[in-house]
Amino acid sequence: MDERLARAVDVGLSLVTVDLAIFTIRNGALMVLLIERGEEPFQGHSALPGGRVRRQETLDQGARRELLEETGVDGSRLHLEQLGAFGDPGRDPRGRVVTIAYLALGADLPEAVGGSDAAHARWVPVEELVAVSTSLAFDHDRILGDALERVREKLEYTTVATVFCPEPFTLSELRAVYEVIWGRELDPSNFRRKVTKAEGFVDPTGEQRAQPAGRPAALYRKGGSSMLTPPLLRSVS
Amino acid sequence: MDERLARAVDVGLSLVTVDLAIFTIRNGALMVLLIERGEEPFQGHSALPGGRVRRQETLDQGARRELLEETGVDGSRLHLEQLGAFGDPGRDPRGRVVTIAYLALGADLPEAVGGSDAAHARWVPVEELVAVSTSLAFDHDRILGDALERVREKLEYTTVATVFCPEPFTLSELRAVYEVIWGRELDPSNFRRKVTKAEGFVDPTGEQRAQPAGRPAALYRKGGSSMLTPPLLRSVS
DNA sequence: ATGGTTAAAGTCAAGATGACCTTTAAGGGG
DNA sequence: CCCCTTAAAGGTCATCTTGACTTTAACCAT
Repeated sequence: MDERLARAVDVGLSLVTVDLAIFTIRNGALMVLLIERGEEPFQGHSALPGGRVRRQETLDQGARRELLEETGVDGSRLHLEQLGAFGDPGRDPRGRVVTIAYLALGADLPEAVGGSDAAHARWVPVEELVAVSTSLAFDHDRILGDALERVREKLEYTTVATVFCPEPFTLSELRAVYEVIWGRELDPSNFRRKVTKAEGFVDPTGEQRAQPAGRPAALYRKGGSSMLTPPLLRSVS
Repeated sequence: MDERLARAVDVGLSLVTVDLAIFTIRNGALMVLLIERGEEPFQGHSALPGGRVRRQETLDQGARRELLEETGVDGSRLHLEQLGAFGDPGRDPRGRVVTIAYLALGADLPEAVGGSDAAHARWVPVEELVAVSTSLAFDHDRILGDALERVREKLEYTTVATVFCPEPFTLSELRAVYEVIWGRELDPSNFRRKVTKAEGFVDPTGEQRAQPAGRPAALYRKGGSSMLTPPLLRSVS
C-alpha cells in the first residue's frame, strides 16, 4: 500500500479520510470519543475515529458512515457539521493524506461502542486531555482544539446546545451544557430569561419533572430556530 | 491521465485541489475573480481560480501559491482563510476530485491579472452573478454561495472589513464595505459610534483627507483586534 | 456671505444585560 | 403539622447598547 500510495502521490493524488470529533456530555463532563490505534503509525496512541472516504459517497455521507460504525448512532437526532480540511504534508508519515474533519454533537451517545475499528473506543473527558496538553496521533490535537473552539463559539450564536440534552429537558440541564462547555457558571435567572425570550430556542411541553430537591422544573423541547439572535456571548465578566 | 486517475480512485485515492473565492471591492461593487476555462470539462465556462495541491506544500500554501499565480498578489496585506472541503462524487466528471475551498479578501487587487492559467481571468460583480442564478463550472456556484455567506457573517463578528480598504481609510469608506456586502444601508452616525468605540477595530492616524465635497474626513488604519465584541449584527430592521 | 454637502457629535427612547432579590413548590426532619 | 432546605421561577434596577433622529462642524462653489 505504501508503495502504491507513494507512486500515486507523484502524480498529485492523495488519500482522503474523514476524522470525527464526537462530543457528548456524560456525568457532567464534556467527553470526546477516542479510539486506540491498533496499527502503525501511532500504534497504541489515542486518536479521533475516522477512516477513508469511499468511492461514491459524499464527504458528509462518509462522516455519517464512520459515525455509525464507531458509535452505533444513526445520526438522526444528532448534529453533524464539517470542521475543515487538514492536509499538512507531514501529518501522516505514510505520505500525503488529507483529512476532512467533522464535528458531531449528541445527547446520550452509547457507552459500549461496537463495530470493527472501534474495539478500543472510549469516552474521554476533554478537560483531562487539555490539562496534560495531550498528544494524540497525527495532528489530532490540533483538530480537537479547533473542534472545541468551534463548539464553544457555536453555543454563542446558535441553539445547538439543545442537541446535548435528551428530550424533554429542563432549563437547568440546558444551562449545565453551557457551563460545562464554557467552563464557567451562568446566572440561572438571566439564563432562563434569555432562553425563554429567544424566539424558537426552546418550546415548553407544559409538563413538569420532580427534582431530587426543590421545586419541580418545567420541561422543554428543542425549538424551531437554529440561530440565536441576539447571541449569548461568553466573553463578558 | 483519466485512466490513471480512475485506477487510483479504485484504491481510495483522490485528486486534491484548492479553489479560491477571491473578493474585492471595485467601483462600489463586490467583485469576485473568475477565470474562463480553456479545456474540458466545462470548457468556456466561468469558474473560480484554483489548481492542484502540490506534493510537499500545505493546503494553505497551495492556496497562497494559486492566489499569487492568479492575481499577482503576494498575500501579505490580504485575508485568507479556509472555507471548507467539497467532495461530492459527481462534482467533477473526470472522477473523484476533492477541493479545499478558500476565501480571500483584499483591497485594490490588480485588474490585469497575469500568469499562465489566468489569461482569461476577470473581476465579475457578485450581484450580477446571483441575479441570473449563475452556472459556474463544477460545484462552484455552491462554493461561491457559501463564500458569500461566510463573508457576510464575518463582517458581523470580526473586524475583517478593514482588509477591503486601502490604508489609510475613512469611516465612510469602511461603512461602504458593509453596505455593499450586506446590500443595505447603515446609519452613518451609529456606524461611526460602533466602530470607534469597539476596542482595536480602527486606529486613528490623526490625519485628514479632503473630500470631493463636504467636511474633510479623519483617517484610520486597521486596529489590532480581529474579533468584534459585541458584534455588529446585520439582522435587525 | 450663503447655501450645498459630507463628517462628526449629540439626544433620547427602547431594548438587552448583569447583579441581585423575592416568591413558589416540592421533600424531609423534628 | 410546621419549619427548614432546596431549586425553580419570577421580579427589580442600574447600566450598557442600539436605532432613529437632530445638531454642529468644516469645506467648497457661487
